[in-house]
Amino acid sequence: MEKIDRRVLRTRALLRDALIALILERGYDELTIQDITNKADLRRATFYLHYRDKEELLLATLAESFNTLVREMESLIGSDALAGKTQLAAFLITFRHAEAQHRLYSVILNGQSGVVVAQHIREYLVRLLLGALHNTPPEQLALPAEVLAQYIAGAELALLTWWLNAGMPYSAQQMAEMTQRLILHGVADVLPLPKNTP
Amino acid sequence: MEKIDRRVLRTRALLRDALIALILERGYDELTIQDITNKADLRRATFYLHYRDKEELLLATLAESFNTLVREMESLIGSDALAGKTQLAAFLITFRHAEAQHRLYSVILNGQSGVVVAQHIREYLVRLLLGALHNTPPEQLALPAEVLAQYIAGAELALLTWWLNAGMPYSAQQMAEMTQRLILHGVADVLPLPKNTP
DNA sequence: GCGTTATCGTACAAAATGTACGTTAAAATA
DNA sequence: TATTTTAACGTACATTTTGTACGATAACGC
Repeated sequence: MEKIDRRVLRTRALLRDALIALILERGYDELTIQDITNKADLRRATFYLHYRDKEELLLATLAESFNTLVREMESLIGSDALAGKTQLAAFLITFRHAEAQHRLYSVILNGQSGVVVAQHIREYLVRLLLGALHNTPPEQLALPAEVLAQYIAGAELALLTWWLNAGMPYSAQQMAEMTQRLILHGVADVLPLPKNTP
Repeated sequence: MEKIDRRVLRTRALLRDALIALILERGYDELTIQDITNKADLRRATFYLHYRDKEELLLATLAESFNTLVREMESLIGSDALAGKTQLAAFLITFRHAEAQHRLYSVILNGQSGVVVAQHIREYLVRLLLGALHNTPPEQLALPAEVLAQYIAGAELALLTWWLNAGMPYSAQQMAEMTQRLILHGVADVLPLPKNTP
């Protein structure tokens, strides 16, 4: 653990806070580096001592917020990876996390941001899922692990994104339950479908 | 049907082709309007006679390519919306369509593009699905139609995006089948799971 | 053929970017 | 506390891209 100059930490925190405040005010795309450093009360040149561009700052900011979720998730998975209760808990953690920072995340996931943060989040989820799937031998899987991971991550993120954009019309608990139900059993027992499935 | 000056059609086609060629060469983000008009052998000022910015051109270009898919899909749905065979065909159409233009789509969906085209595509899919679901009375649905549509669209797009980025390691047919299976029945019968589902 | 108008050719102002460098002041260290 | 280190300031400058303007030219529709 290297020691970092307090001034550096302070500057980065100011930039992070300014970015979040401005994203909520005007959306990510509109912002210039000048805007951000103005809000943070720093010189524009100072920005370049820390980040190459707007995107790098955004990703660093997101990574910070995301680390909380990662830690919770990993301590949870430590117990027993694929049990039904654990799954529900994992979904619930995710929805609660997004709820707590919904103003930021709804802008980000929305794709208002030029940067595709959702992609990064999806990649993290996929890695997490592949790790969990790695414990079970591949011959027990009827489909490739990669496909399963992409499916689960994609479905969850789609529901999460919609939920935020729609103004969170259901509770995090309800969303977690619906998400688990759909990912586990699909739409077959939810829709009145003809039963000619291959 | 208004008649459009042939010069206008020609110019827009040139811009569209230049955009696609340059995206494949260097990625969307790198491009300036000057680059595009250079490639198209047009004046930069001419660009602004047709589109407000890069994004508007991209969306128009995508819409064009997308219309093919839309027409196929709508004629398919005309028959009987939710039958198993129809579902599989719908997935297959989508994967084949993406396959035919995979170089463009893999760049676009990847999120290399600053614009979140995936969002637009998802929105279209959701609208299509909501239309299909509208025929069935809501009290027969165990979950809100909106949630179901978001789930299906999200899962399909996730698998499609992954497939393209991974270099299409399976056939479109295989992908359509896996997608249908997962969306219909989830992961429960694919994973060796404990059976304590709520 | 004749009126219409899309595109050309060129120009200009404004905004944002990326970098440079001496100065100031806060932090780390001894 | 004294000294060294260095982050941030303050300012400047070249470059790139953008958006718009406008008369001239040539292709188009009728």
